[in-house]
Amino acid sequence: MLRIGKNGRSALPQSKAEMVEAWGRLAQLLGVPRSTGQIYGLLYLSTMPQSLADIVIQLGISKASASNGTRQLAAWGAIKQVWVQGDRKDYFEVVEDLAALVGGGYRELFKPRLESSSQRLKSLTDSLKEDLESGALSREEYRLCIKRVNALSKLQKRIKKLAPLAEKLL
Amino acid sequence: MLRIGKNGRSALPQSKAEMVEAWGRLAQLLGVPRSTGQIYGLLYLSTMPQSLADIVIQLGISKASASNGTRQLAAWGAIKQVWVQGDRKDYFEVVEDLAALVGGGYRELFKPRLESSSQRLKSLTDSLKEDLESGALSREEYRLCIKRVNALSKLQKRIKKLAPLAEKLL
DNA sequence: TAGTTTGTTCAGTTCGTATTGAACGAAGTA
DNA sequence: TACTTCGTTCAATACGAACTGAACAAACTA
Repeated sequence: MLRIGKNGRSALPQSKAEMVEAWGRLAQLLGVPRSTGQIYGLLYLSTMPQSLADIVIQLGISKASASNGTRQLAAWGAIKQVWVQGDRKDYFEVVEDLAALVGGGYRELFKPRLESSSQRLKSLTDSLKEDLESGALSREEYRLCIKRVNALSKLQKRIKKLAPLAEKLL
Repeated sequence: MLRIGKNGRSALPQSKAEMVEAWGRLAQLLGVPRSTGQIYGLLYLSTMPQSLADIVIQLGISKASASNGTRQLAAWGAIKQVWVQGDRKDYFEVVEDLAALVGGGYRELFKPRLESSSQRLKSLTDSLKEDLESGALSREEYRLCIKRVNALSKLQKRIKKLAPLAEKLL
């Protein structure tokens, strides 16, 4: 049973409101929709599974946002659907294991970028050769550029090694 | 001496164009203005220090963006000003040490967020107590919420430990 | 002094994207 | 069949932040 405040939005307890805001901010920081983060924040402090409608009311967001957000979070393994027997609604609850969230975020957000960066660096050395042959770069410039690109490759490889380690430690 | 293409923008060599785009994307990903990243990308493959005007021409951005971007990058220690004698212009070049860039980004972007998250978690436990006393949360709900907030605190502490380590390894 | 050349600041615009309302489909109920 | 109840999809809007042009300040030049 939810207490409903003025303007149709639910009146969240202080703590839940703070959690919702914090996760909303974090989501934005990571480049995912704020509403998606808010949903996770809400579910994180919810003892009972919440339906789409529950989420819509408590957060004051649209059904569309709630639908997209829950789907995205479920795809990352951060939340899961639970079925309440005799009820057609979808209910959602947080996946207790925080490692699932970290791992999901890593796989879905960071890993793909790391991969594509490898390709870019490869393509870059090719372009440098072409620029040298076409005369766009002097031999001297070329040497410096190659040196710097190599430094980037090295950094990139270190990150690639560190990432799975970090994922395991968290 | 720069070759100038149609529409007044400079015609960058392929390799520089790719580098500019790559850093532009990365910047966006990290939540900093694209143009700021582009500036770094341009300087990263420039053998000679570049003036504000040089940057404006080669990237086709406004003087304002270039001014803000260079200032930000310099504050992070990613680029530095070099003075060319007999010339009033500011010239910029990349700081060769990539660790400076990583360290700067860590200090300026990540560390502050980590700090504020500590405060938020603290405030959150207070709010939970209040919600319990005000009856907004049952004792049962309260127990679960505290448990989950503690899990978050633990994760946050691990990140805090890992961050400086990672910074050193990169 | 008046006139350049440079970098910064600021108010207004532009642009990307999160969000929304409404239409739709699917799956149930009577 | 006609009528709910849910969830998704899609075109349009709203919102924020990056970007810009123009006004400005500072430092030099003649």
